[in-house]
Amino acid sequence: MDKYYEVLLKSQPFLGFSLEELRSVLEYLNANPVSYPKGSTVFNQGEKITHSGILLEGSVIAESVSYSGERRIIQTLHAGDLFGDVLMYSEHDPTPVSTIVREDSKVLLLDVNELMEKACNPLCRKALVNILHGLADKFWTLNRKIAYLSCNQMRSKIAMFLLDMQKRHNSQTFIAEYSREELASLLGVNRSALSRELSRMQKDGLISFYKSSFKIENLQKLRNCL
Amino acid sequence: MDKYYEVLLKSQPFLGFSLEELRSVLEYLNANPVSYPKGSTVFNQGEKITHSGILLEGSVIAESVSYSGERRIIQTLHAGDLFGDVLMYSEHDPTPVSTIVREDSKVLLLDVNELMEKACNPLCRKALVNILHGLADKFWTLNRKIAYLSCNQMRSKIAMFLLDMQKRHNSQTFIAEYSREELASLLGVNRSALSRELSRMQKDGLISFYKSSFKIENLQKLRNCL
DNA sequence: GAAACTATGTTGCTATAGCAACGTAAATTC
DNA sequence: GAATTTACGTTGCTATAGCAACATAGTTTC
Repeated sequence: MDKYYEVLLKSQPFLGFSLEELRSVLEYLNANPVSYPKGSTVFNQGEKITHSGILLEGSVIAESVSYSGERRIIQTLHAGDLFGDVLMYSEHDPTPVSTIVREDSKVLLLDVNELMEKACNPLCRKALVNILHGLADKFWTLNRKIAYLSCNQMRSKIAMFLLDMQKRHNSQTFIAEYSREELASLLGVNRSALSRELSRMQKDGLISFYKSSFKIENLQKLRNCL
Repeated sequence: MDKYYEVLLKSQPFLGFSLEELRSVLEYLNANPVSYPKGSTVFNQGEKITHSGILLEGSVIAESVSYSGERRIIQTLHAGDLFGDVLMYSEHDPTPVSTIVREDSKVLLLDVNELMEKACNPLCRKALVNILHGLADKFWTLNRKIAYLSCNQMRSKIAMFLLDMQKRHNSQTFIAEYSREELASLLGVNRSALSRELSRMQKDGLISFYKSSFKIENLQKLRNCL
């Protein structure tokens, strides 16, 4: 267990915990790592979820199977990532997502209902609050994505994204943490069409860029794209 | 206060509460209705949110002002609706949303942090769990919306929506709770273009419809649209 | 350092969906 | 019940963005 403390301290539920607090709450919850061999599943589409998981080591992906039987990868999880937190609470539908183990992995299973039952314990409350924050953050991420997708001009999508980045980095020069392909996916557009529009915006003096480094050349004009 | 019990029992935080439980928890939390005159705001864009609100009577809308200064209505709230629940938890950013009072309104303010502090009380826990469920539901609503928006063929969007409805109603015949305008907005398309594509799908024998009543005529073909 | 691969930029073609404008039926108002 | 409004369907025009195919530069592999 000890070898995973570092990962856990960086995971959403235990942000801000001291090592002592972490030890204490894990003992109190009687939480232990579970091994999943490559190819197994942690959650299955259609199941009812009773636990959330924190990936301690290995590799897990979340995917869903569409009506037409096509598989779509929703998320690739990394060590420290919390998954299943949203699933746990939407009891109504069974989960539309499966999590599939890509390499032998260790997962810490958290029963969030138990956490709630034990909320008299301040550490459990602290973890709960952290989980709530995480949920809210995921919510806003989705909201931004919807905002991007809702623009029906590509230039608007790009402008919105760039202005978000400017706000986050508090600078008109920044490096976006996305490849072109990923950015295209985030904005819901074709990659080559994205490249074309970026070039146009550069030609129009709105921005300049090289790979993932962007500079906003004319903030006012960029805002007018919205 | 008594006159609002009915509304509160139908609000997300107090679902499944008995009248006695509701009375008890409200007293315990010392929660009272607050009056907001027409034109005032409950939350202001840029503020830090410390409470969530349950609209007891009146009319409130949530809106945000974009970079370009344009106002966009995000949501129209009705009696019993919980708002600000997501906002409360994303401490990082101040809220990007304002809630504006359209008619003289009464709002019950809930300090969810207080609810968490008092989680030793089973009723407070119950309310917290309800709020979590509500959050998760909102999350899934957004997720579906993203799924719709992500299709780049209008027919795919429509098919996905109709298949969702079929699943929910458990029937190939159903009445969608959206007007054309609203449906167009949900799918992120132009209303008239939506009408056109619906007509085409009818001509192609996929569906039939009259206003908001839909019938899936060929399930397999519809699935193939995805 | 040659070869293979990957990420990104460029361009022509074309289908699609936005937009505007109009028609019609139903609902609401007085 | 006439008048107004609202909701929905229809259609032509056109800009836009998807797609495919290719170019190029940078990176990795051996």
